[in-house]
Amino acid sequence: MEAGRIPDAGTEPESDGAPRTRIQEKNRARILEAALGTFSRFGYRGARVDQIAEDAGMSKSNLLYYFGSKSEIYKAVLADLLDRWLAPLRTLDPDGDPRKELTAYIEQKLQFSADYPQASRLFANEMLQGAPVIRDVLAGPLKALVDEKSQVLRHWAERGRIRPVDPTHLIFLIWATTQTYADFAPQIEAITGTGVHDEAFRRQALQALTDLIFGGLLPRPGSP
Amino acid sequence: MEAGRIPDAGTEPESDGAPRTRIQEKNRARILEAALGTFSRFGYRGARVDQIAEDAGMSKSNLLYYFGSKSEIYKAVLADLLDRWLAPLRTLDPDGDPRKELTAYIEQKLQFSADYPQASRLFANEMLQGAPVIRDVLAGPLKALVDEKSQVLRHWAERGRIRPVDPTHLIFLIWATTQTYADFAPQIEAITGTGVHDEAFRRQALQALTDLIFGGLLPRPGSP
Amino acid sequence: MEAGRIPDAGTEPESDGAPRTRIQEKNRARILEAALGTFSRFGYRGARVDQIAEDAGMSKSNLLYYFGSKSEIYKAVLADLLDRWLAPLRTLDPDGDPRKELTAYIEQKLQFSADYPQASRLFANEMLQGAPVIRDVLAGPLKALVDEKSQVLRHWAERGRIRPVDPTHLIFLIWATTQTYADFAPQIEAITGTGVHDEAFRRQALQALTDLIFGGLLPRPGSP
Amino acid sequence: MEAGRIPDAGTEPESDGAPRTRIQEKNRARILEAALGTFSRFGYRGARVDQIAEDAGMSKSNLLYYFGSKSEIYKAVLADLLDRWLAPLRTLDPDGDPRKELTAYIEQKLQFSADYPQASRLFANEMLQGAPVIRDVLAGPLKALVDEKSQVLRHWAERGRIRPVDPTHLIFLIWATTQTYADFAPQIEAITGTGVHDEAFRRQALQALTDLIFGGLLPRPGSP
DNA sequence: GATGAATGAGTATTCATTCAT
DNA sequence: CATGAATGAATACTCATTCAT
Repeated sequence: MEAGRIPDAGTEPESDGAPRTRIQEKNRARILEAALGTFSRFGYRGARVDQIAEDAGMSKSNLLYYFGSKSEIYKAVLADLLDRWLAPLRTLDPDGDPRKELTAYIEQKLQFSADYPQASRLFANEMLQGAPVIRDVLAGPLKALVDEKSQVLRHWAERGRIRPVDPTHLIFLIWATTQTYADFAPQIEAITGTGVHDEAFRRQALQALTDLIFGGLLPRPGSP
Repeated sequence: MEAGRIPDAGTEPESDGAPRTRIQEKNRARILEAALGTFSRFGYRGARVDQIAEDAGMSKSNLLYYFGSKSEIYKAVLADLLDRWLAPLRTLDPDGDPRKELTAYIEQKLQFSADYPQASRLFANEMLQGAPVIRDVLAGPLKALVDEKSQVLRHWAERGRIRPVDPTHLIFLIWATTQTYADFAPQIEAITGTGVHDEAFRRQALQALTDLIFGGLLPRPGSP
Repeated sequence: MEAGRIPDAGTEPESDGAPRTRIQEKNRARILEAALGTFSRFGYRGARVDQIAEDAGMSKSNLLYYFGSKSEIYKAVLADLLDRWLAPLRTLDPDGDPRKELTAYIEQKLQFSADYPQASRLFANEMLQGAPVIRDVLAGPLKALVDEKSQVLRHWAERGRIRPVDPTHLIFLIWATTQTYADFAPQIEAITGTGVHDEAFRRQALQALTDLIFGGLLPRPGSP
Repeated sequence: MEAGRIPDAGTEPESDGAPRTRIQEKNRARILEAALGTFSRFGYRGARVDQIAEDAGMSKSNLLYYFGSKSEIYKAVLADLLDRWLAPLRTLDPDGDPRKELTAYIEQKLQFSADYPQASRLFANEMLQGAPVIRDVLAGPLKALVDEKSQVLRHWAERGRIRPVDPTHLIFLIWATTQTYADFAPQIEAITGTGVHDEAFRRQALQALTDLIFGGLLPRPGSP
């Protein structure tokens, strides 16, 4: 048995169509939020159902009344997350101004890291484990989206609106760089002395990032 | 009780001065390697001592003869890793050519991701957990090193050899971008269809990264 | 590390105020009884949780659902025991007839040894280990009670109702002598050929003891 | 399998005839002394071979070179102890003065408790476990000795030199009362505030005991 | 809906003992 | 004689899950 394998990944239907009362809705939300916190820190295997239940303020039995098993919770949290995760990239408008569009994208990604650092970390954790659950999403919808937006970048480059960089690696760079503020927060904080939650720090990070990504390191003729 | 807390983190001396026989040295090495593999995937809590022992090709009892506890193994693996981790940045030479120096640095970091992806992931995992074990290293030696090298970058900027970018965020960007090829490998592979272990892919990644970091996105006057 | 040290001895509140259902009450009682049997024979370290669970007729897991740890069971058993243990001495009435009072006391202690030999042995075992758990009870409530009753004995001596013997050592003698029938049962049985559970034997022991303690060994003028 | 049963109790030959070098003799002695300390506190099951080895200042492997197993050590310690244990009673001289003889006996027993408290406790521990190892000694040599000395006491009583008390229970009383100072030391110390190791305390105890045993509690005509 | 009771498979660690040197 | 290496059987305790109410 492959230890740590999430059982039945992807086989169960989303079952999101079941009608729910208000109290059910509220409890599910509380569970998902608590689960996000625990899974994001400890990964699937390291997380404990007890802790999730405690954080959600209910008994373990009750929690398992809502989600039949640990892996079901995990998958629900991930599913919940994926949409919000992909949303920013979808907004990249081929007809917009490249600098504005990309700045907005970077800003959204940074904001996501600031607003939902646990979501970012959960995503990272899933990756570190080898993406057992979202592998299909990566190879399907995500790849399709990236391909589409790469075309946009290539299109811009052809028009001379940006330099002809490799679009895929640019996307990787933007992802990595914006997520690092959530995923590697302890490192960031140890070095800068500032929490990622500090508004000023976030503005400064955005400024530095866009400056770097747009301007590059090499001196530009005519610039100071 | 804070669940998942690694007991006595950082209190024990490195104790690397203990004299060891050849067989001890060999077994310790086998254990550390196996432990790296498991911890990097599942984190501290999610890892199982049984699995480490099996991967190391010895009985669990014998493993515990060498390392008294799970947390001792974890700390040993991290300690083992930290030096190699910091090494590349140390080589950044203030008197060298900025482009050459930074290219070499980026290359080394990419190489590290390619050669020791598990080490990279273990580091990421420790971060996601909140860096309970290496917190002190981050705030101490690492911060000191970053401060020193930031000075180098500032110095280069003052001489007009690079644009005056924020040095700290530049370092974060390089770290994040190079590590992502190890830490988010499933994503990279799903999107590019190529393994990170592919030599051609790595060259392409290095090319794309340096091009981006040095040249930036905005068109440069006089360039095609 | 002091091996065999019972963790957190005495730090937790009695917590006997927690409301309990009937089934809880019943199971706790079964566990405590089984634990008494095992701890009294093998001491804290020598006892096995498995065995306690088996003797209590439940799974080990279920046992640990009621008492979180071995040491918790041990402390609960001891606490349960201490009251019954001290009760007889408390009944010693200063205004009663010394001979009647002391005879009654000795009889109660012998009865306790006969009825709860395991409790007596558990107490002995705790002593042999150095009384890690009940040390505070000894120095506090027990000492106070002994001091009080010593006064009673001294008072009786002053009135000429008993000879002026050392009250503390008299109490030690009574304790030791009555408990020995439980604690050293194998010896008693090997030598007398009779079980301590034999009613006739117990009457004979009480007779012999009181005769000795009141009359002493030396011949009394006027007695046969 | 009866847990806690000492394997092969009594089946192996004493094997004390093997010729030994000086260093062997010394090491055996060190082991036995260390074992006495550990077994007396924790009983057979609760004792740890590691701890005995550490206390004896040698490696566990070396210890097991001298005594093949834990139970062998245990039996050797007990055997070592039994002779010294029985010796005092053997000295009781039928032709001596009862008061002198018994006082000397009580004194010797108290002295034993003071000099070898661990031996006393080990004996107690063996009893609490049900005397699995020395059961035969109890029913054989010990019973014989007690029977013999009971005759002496009866003989004295017939001559009117002591009151006609039950000799067996008298012996039990003397045993229990003298051993309690070693076995229940924590209790004694908590109540009296004095260590059993205090010379003055021991004299006082002897005085109180003999006074009680010989004189009894009831007032004697003609005494103050 | 919700909870307490119960459990079997796991999980880290200990321990007596054996083996090789 | 003595020790380091190795192990299998414990051993205390955890954890996801099921069951009864």
